Amino acid sequence: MPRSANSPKSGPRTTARAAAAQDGATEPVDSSFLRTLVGYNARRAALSIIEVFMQRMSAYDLKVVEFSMLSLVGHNPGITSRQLCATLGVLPPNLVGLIAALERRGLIKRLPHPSDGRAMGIHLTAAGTELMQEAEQTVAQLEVEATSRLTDAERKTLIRLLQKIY
Amino acid sequence: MPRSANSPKSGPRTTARAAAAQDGATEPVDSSFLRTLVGYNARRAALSIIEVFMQRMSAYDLKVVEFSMLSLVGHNPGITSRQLCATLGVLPPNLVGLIAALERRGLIKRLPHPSDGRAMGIHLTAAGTELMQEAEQTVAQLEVEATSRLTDAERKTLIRLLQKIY
DNA sequence: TATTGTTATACTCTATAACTATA
DNA sequence: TATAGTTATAGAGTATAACAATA
Repeated sequence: MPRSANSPKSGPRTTARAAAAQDGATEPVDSSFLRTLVGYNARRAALSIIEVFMQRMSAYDLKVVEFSMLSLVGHNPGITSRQLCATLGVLPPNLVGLIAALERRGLIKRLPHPSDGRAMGIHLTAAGTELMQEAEQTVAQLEVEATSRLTDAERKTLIRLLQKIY
Repeated sequence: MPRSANSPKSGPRTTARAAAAQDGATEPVDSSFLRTLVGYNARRAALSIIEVFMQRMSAYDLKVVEFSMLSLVGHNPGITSRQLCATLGVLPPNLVGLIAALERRGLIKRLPHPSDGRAMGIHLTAAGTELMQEAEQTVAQLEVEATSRLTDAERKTLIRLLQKIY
């Protein structure tokens, strides 16, 4: 049975992908060309951080995209599915199940949209608010650890340069 | 029928993911918390560049991972599957089909490993070498365009900081 | 006519178990 | 016993078409 990123309270554990990348105590490989590419380095760095992210969020039984959804709902009460899709780059049919799961868990609730009868406004429940207060603190702490080899100034510079790209 | 990332000569076209992220000419969304996270920004930047990457590589009928494989084989003649897996973070069972496809297209060939009877050394064919000379030039050009809002110094700094993370 | 949210569905990517041949 | 490569397969992620309700 494959490891579920959602299994609650499963302690820190490396992903199979990371394992595949680490076993290689074999011959060194020249990846100098790939390392000259911003895209390659950005992807490697993102995967490295997201791996830790998944480990820590498993304590809350949250996938990365679920954390992002809850964070956006928390900071944008009444946000619609359509806006979540646009912000997260998720297609509408694929968001349906994610929203349903969070609603079943009692973390979000959907209310009729005040001005658009087609849409539903999404809000955090009290339980969702409580969960996210802890989860966002955990994530902020995780960020510090994941970028511990950077100074504060470097970290700010890095974020500024990344945002200039997208 | 879904769009194949491999359909040759398909011209530049936006991905559905990017489309989902752009339609939103609607209400602005506050994503200030997510934007403080290195992981979030690195993922967004990587996706932004990889989208252009996919468009350009479709001219060579190459997926991102296939380009990476060919580049590594080109710079490491005789590299084994195991080494490719470790360097790219791909699990062995998932590499089998990728190697078979590139071999069928006559871009790589596999020769018995000189010192390990279990392994096969992977090499570029003449056709593979020719293709990669063009493809790597295209990628280098693409990188310049994708990071056109960065100065040369910023680009170097960005790569250095990203590599400090992973 | 266009948009929100939805169902159904298909393709791709990623992961695990288990096998073989060789070390 | 361990490792390289492979097969089969399951699960997660991502994509398109088409529909009902509302704008």
